[in-house]
Amino acid sequence: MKKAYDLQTGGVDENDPMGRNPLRLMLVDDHSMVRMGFVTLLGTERDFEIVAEAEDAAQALEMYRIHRPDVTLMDAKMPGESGIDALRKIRREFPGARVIILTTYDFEEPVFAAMEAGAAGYVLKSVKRDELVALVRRVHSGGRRFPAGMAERFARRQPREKLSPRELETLDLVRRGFSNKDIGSALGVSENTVKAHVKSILQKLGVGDRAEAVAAGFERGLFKDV
Amino acid sequence: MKKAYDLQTGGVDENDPMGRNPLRLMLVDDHSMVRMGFVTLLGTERDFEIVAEAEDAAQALEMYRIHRPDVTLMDAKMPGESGIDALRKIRREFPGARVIILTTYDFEEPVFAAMEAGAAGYVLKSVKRDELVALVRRVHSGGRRFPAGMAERFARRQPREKLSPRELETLDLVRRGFSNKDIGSALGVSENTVKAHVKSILQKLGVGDRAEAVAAGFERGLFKDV
DNA sequence: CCGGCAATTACCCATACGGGTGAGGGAGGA
DNA sequence: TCCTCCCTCACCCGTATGGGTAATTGCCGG
Repeated sequence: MKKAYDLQTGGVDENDPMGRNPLRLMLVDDHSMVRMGFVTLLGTERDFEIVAEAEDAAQALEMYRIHRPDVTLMDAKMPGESGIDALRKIRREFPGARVIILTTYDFEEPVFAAMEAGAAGYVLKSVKRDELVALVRRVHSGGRRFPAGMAERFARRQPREKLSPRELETLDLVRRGFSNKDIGSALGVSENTVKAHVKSILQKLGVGDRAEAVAAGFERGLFKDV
Repeated sequence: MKKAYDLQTGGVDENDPMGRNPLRLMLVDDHSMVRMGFVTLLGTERDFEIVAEAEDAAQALEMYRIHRPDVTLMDAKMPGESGIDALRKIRREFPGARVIILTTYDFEEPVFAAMEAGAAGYVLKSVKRDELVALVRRVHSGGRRFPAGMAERFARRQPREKLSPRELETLDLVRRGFSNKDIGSALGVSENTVKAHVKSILQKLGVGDRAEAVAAGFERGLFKDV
């Protein structure tokens, strides 16, 4: 049942009477509803052609390999690997890939992550049709676009320190109400080690205690679920 | 620019050759993309008619008053008031309103909130077309549907204690990294009072420390923003 | 009118927490 | 190869935290 479906790639020339190449799109979103919205939204553009759809990160990479779309519209939040993860993988294989990340809310962290991962754009799903169409064209011709002010904030941000894998694990247990000692038991290390990790977490996140760290974790999307 | 648009309500009979009444639908979602997906998805059903759309809670109520749809599809998460809030308001005015809540993730709390608010159904946006159509019909004919097991869990749950306004205020400061003393200063009460509130919060949320309380707050949507 | 709950405050106490400091081993990039 | 970062661990210390218990005031609803 879980199968990305390919759309016909024939009949291109009918949509391209002036001899220009069609703009080949791929959609990645776990909600068929949203994909359908995009198809309806973008299908009206004569020179747009949706050549592939995918509903998770793995499919996205697979489909990208097969179809090599000009522009990819990728949902940021998907079950399992995120859209950003998929973006990274795609661009590792295809450094020229042009991917627009779509999201529901514009928290700062995911925008930065998308920028770092090489996204060509980042827009809210509430974007209006015309704006989206314009963005797709802009991206196709090599442009980039991110929420207002983000580029500047990205430039002059203090290199937001990333939590190490171990720290993320620790933070995940912190939000579950584990004490340092219990985290130590869970991870098989000493309480002192955990305290060191927690201290590092607080410092890196720029927060004062574990409660605020948990809030920061939620706000920055540091937890796998949620 | 921010305007819900009405669709024509004329021509009903053409869609209703057997003399049955059409099933009149309203869509509420802040993403035009998603609404468009629904239109495409549901538009194929001969006897479905989308009579109104809204992109936030206020519009939803307004549109409901005007169009009185048979079934409403409502996004749970919208900027400002949530879909659950809108649902409550609609059902306060129209106790017979049949509303299906749509959401991205199925945390327990919002499902319960939807049930309590009188939703007729609760489904993930990843729902397949046929299933959604079936659900709409089912709801129209008086049925209800919630995620598997939720009804039972709802029944046998210990009446999840609600946080008092003061406790919510306190929790909000806790997640900002305030100490009990600082919260006291901020709220103009003694540290002892804050400690009493925090104790009550921990008890009501069933958590062990303030970090977990913050996590619970995020998961249950207790914070205004986010 | 009375019971219940929210809000307030107080006190004791054991412990968890966070800051400061230092240090060793191992992996990986310059 | 050297340097850096991650992971590990340790000790000290002052304070914040959370559990227990109890009391007062004020409002709302039965």
